[in-house]
Amino acid sequence: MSQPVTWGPPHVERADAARNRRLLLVTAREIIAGQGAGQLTMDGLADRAGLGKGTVFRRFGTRAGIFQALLDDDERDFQEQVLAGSPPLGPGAPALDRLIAYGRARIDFLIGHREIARAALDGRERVPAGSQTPMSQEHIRFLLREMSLGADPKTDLDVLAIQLTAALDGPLLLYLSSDILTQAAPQVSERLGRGWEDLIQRVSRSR
Amino acid sequence: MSQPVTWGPPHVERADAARNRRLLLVTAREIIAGQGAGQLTMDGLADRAGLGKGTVFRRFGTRAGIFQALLDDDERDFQEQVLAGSPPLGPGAPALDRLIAYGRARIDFLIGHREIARAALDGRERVPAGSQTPMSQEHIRFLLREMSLGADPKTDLDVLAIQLTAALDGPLLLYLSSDILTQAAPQVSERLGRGWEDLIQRVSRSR
DNA sequence: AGCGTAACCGGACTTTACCCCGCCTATATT
DNA sequence: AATATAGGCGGGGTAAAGTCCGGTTACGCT
Repeated sequence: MSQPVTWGPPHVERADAARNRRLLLVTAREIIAGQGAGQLTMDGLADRAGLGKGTVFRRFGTRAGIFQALLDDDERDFQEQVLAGSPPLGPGAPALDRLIAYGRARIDFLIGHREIARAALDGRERVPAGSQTPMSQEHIRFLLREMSLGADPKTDLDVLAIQLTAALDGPLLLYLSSDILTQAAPQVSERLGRGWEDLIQRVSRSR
Repeated sequence: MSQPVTWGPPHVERADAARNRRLLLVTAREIIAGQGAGQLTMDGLADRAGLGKGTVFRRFGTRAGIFQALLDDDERDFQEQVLAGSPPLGPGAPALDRLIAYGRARIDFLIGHREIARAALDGRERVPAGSQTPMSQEHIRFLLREMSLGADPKTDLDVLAIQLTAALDGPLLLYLSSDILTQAAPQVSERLGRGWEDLIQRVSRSR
């Protein structure tokens, strides 16, 4: 009763829970690698991991949640490169160069993760992807601000960041067929990368 | 055996099939209007329409397919406005103005159809939305070409059109929460609309 | 009009996401 | 170390998506 409120960490994941979470993610990757994302079922995942179905759902909430968790996991590494890697992706280069490099890197990341990224989408969910790319959006907005694109009071940096994020993710998540992505990944990467560079040049160079 | 090949109309929808299709679309709209898109089930739809479940699936293939069909249906009217309506949305205005007007109109269309549009997304499908907005993309590309944005050989008009389409659809389909969309639809429309205009100004004015 | 065929219709069947709730274990406290 | 308890665990249960196939009906041809 001595400590007033001390709302310490409101929620530390229990050790066994954390272990199971990791186990489930690893097992999910195995299944995906072996049989494709479409073959991953909740029962199958639970069985193969030697856990109950309920556990899987408590951890991830929904099927799409598993893919979101996998994506988050991989994005952490990617984020590392962006926040602390070497220029021009990491800090140290001019914002314009960083923005172009970021787009190219993100395009390649999404192409590499197309199966998981698409499966993470879910038509049923209330917020399909409200938090899907907060980091992407924030980083883009940060770079835009550094480029002093906010100078023009007419420009709504938040909205511009959202739109550019969509210009980056949308083609890969929504508009390019899976077939094209698998059959011609390098060409797609190249064209979208050039396109992104051109788009950013236009957006920034405008005056 | 007299007619060589005469691949006539390869597929005319039979009268009863067409009737049922229409009936199902109408019934689906009723359910959505009354109980929300999330409550629409294939069994419920078939029952209420007085048809068998098999029929529903043969017509639309998948749950998401129903919403895509509904969207297509509404998009036809919208398309009409774009192709034959009055300027600046319809023909007769400068391409730049038309492009800005198109974006604003599309934003409002998507806000108005947010429930259906989101439900039309489907994480399971091989091609989530390969043909989701061919018309949008083509129209944007057409206008860009009219603005002679293709003059610069470095610019890939096809890619630019895809990216701008994504900048238009992405925020509403992927990044803005449903809550925000319902609670603050007018403000969202306004901000995204201004943002679109600013984006297009930048893209076109750049040199 | 009568006939052959292709397409459609319906509903039983299978699979899978997701819910629920009683049991059990990890952790903090004494 | 014993105990209390929050929270994790498990697996059976429900509902809905999607498949299949035998029976039926609309349309083209003669």
